[in-house]
Amino acid sequence: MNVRDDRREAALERMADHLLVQGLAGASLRPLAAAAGTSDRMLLYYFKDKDELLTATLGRIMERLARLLDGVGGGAGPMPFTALLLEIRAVFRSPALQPYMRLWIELAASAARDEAPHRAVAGQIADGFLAWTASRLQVEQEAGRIPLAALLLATVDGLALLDAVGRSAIADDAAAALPLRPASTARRPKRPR
Amino acid sequence: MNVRDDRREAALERMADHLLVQGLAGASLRPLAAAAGTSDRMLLYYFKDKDELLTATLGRIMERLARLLDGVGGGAGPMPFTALLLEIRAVFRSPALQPYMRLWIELAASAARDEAPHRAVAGQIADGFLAWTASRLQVEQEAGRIPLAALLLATVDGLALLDAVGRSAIADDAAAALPLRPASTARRPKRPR
DNA sequence: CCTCCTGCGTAGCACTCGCTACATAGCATG
DNA sequence: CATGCTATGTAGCGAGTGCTACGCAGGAGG
Repeated sequence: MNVRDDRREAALERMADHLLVQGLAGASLRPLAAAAGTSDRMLLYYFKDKDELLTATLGRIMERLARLLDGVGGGAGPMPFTALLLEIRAVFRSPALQPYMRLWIELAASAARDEAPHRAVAGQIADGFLAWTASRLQVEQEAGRIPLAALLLATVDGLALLDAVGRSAIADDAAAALPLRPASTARRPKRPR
Repeated sequence: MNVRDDRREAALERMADHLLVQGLAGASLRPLAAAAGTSDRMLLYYFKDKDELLTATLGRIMERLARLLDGVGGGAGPMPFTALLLEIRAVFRSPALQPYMRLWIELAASAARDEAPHRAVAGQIADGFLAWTASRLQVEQEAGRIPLAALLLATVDGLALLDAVGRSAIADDAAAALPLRPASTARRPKRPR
């Protein structure tokens, strides 16, 4: 009965592996089918569309990432801004998590242009990251938690982007300039123009 | 004699326009040729390769960006970290400069995977950004100029990435959390201040 | 006048893309 | 046994990809 669902499930796992290694460039039907040990014909039998297929596969990857992140800084409890940031950066530079970061950047680039499904998925990922970051962050006033987590997220992403273009040296410099603790946010100055 | 070079030059300009609008996805020969008012055949006559063509076009785009940035914060002299960051972010969100940011992210994503020519070009762009940022930054100790500029660059990129995935709200939150002035960098062991 | 190089158009190759039409083998149910 | 559904293979379409082969016009040099 669920012969079909079982096979679909198996294909999903293998395709997630494949996407993580090959990136969105390897996301055409025939290579994906080869990686899943089936044919493009069958993929479109399991999924109605390439879009549906891709969304499902990216969703699977998100689940994996969430599970992996659960193990990070788990015992340590909440950490202050800079310490948490450096830890996250270190984690995402490890071979196990690097593919996720690369895929995330690819997804962001593609989200900046087309509409579905990348934009939606990418947005969800950002939200997930933010929530996860906020939950690990040690903060003085609770009101500043989300903004501070957002800043942390942005900074991590920026560092990853510099890594991606082969300028880890710049990223390291940037990490060295991190404030030991982020000034309390208060209100922001108006910009000149 | 320069008939060829003139035409090549003209094609370069038109292709730069095209790339900025369409992104790397529009970077195949026939669309580029159409944008340049010629044929793919001719593009490969002007340039030996698609790689050479792309590198040249991206180079042209970099020159344009550099010229555009010269006009930014020109009269204002050096600015402190947060003010400069907010100004740069505002500038890159303007319609005129947004395409550059999007292309930059696309370039970074592609650089994270393939080798030439994107990786090389993307690296140069990062270096250029860093130098430009450093030149506008007002710092307390000269030694901290490069690291602080690097941090600013990373943060701007991170904010842009969040914008790209349609999470400008998160980016705005992050901007609100920026320290009014960045703690002096020093070394990182204990907590000063 | 004849030849040769420059500039360029036409056609095409061999490939990949997402997707579909068609056929079929096996099994379940009437 | 007949019917019909499930699962899957084969083949192909129409569009796009980078790139090349070939040939033709026209002007420059002999």
